[in-house]
Amino acid sequence: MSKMMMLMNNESVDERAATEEAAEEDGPGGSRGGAGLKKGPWTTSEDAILVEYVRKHGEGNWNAVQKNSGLARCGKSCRLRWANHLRPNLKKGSFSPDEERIIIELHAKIGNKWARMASQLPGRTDNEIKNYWNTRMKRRQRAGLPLYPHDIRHYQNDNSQRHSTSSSSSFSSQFHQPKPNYAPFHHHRSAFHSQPSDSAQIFNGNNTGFALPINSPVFSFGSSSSHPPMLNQSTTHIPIPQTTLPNPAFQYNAHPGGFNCNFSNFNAIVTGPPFDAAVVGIQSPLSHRVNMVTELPSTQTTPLQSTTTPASSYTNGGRGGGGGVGNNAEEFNFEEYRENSGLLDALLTEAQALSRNEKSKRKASVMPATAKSKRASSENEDREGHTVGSESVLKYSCETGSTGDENGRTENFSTSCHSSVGIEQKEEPVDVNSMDDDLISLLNNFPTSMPVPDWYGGSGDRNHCNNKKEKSSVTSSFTRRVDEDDVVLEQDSSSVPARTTGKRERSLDSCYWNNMPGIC
DNA sequence: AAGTCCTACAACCGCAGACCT
DNA sequence: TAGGTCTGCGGTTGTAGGACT
Repeated sequence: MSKMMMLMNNESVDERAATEEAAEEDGPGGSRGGAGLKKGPWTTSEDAILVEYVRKHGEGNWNAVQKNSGLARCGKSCRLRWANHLRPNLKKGSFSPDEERIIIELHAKIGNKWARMASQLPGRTDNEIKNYWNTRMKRRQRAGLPLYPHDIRHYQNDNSQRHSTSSSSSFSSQFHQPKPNYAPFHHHRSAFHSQPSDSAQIFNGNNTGFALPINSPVFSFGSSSSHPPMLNQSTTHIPIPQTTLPNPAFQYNAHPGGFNCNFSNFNAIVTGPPFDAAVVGIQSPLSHRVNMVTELPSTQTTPLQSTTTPASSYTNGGRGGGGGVGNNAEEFNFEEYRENSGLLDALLTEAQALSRNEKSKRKASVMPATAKSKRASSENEDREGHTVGSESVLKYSCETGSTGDENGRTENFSTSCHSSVGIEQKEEPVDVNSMDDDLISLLNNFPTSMPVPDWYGGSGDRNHCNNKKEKSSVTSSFTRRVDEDDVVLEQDSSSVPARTTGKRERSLDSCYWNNMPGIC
């Protein structure tokens, strides 16, 4: 509690609010909703009320806060305030380079899934990450830089297609919707823990160390610097049902380029019907890319869109047709796209139009010589700079085994492949089949639900919150099981207190006061 | 010094899924 | 099974403060 109050007192918003408190409390300054609910910045007293309420009653049932505590805030507001500001273990301050790297790479993989990203960044909130990303995106757009460092842009492209703007659930639904025999799509409930093994690196950083034991889905974020170890607190033995594909191993070693994915020892067991790539939004690599361009979320722009530099910089060649990204690691090889589909011409036109519009909007003053160019140049060596020029190559290998009858689809799966996706890939003709497999393998096995921060869940007294179902993959220990068509994790009963019944169980917001790590 | 622009942050809103009755 | 409620998520907006012109 004292920590909490200290945290609160350190928040600028509360400082600001405190000054307004007297005047605002129920006064004209505090806007109130139609139901007499207050809106706007929270005051310290409101925070205190909320903190006290949560301390007593736990998280969840946010709508009851208003009723029971007299707080004139709607449940959503309370939840938001708690999650983003009041809950323990929140990390304040700017993102570390490692965190930034994680965000970039996660975004490249899962798109605007801020909550999932947040689950990978202890102490960070989805809102924080979202704000960071949006700011970064604008900055890079302004600087004419692609959103992603070259070493991760490929999967960004491929995945971003599935990130819909209009529907927040479209992406996840593709992965979450029950698909009998497509258990790989539900690996988000896998357990994550580190486990050394031989591994191929998907993001070829300077470090690895993360591992995917055969048939053991592993998602582990190791920490080498500022990050507290994540998700390593549980060691889980996970028997993999034969109806599932194993997850790849992911481990983030908090170094630039340290996001590694182990696809080696990848023994896929496919017993289901022929894999339908469309299920996960996979199409041929070419069409996939095209779709990516056209279906990007509003806030997630492609390199084409993300640059306000002349589109021609992508089209005319600076880098000579298909010769790879060349020396400028941030450059985008449009020729590669252009060659792949006639639709790309249209995209080019669109991109150019966008570029022109953007330019006209900003007129000539967009990049005035001095300050802006200074800013722009700093962009080029901004915080992602450490990734530029690295040897990072999206690379993985997979060897899939198969059982059961497999037709064409499985044939691909059973093909041992070693792919290199990234800069180096451009130096070779793209093997469409291989790429398809690679993509499918990656996409199939990328955990679609990240584990939640370690302070969620866990053991402890049960006075607190309504725990949710196992959205969380953290906590003591789990036993993997197949629940119908989904893979879920069950906490060992020995380590988990009985749950309250009759109440919806929650996880992400669940916490134990007795089990909360210290505030950073 | 004043005005403008940009960034970071906080909060709200709408939608969708899960759960309850 | 349908409707209602609760919650989480992602998009968007508002604003304070700093940087820059």
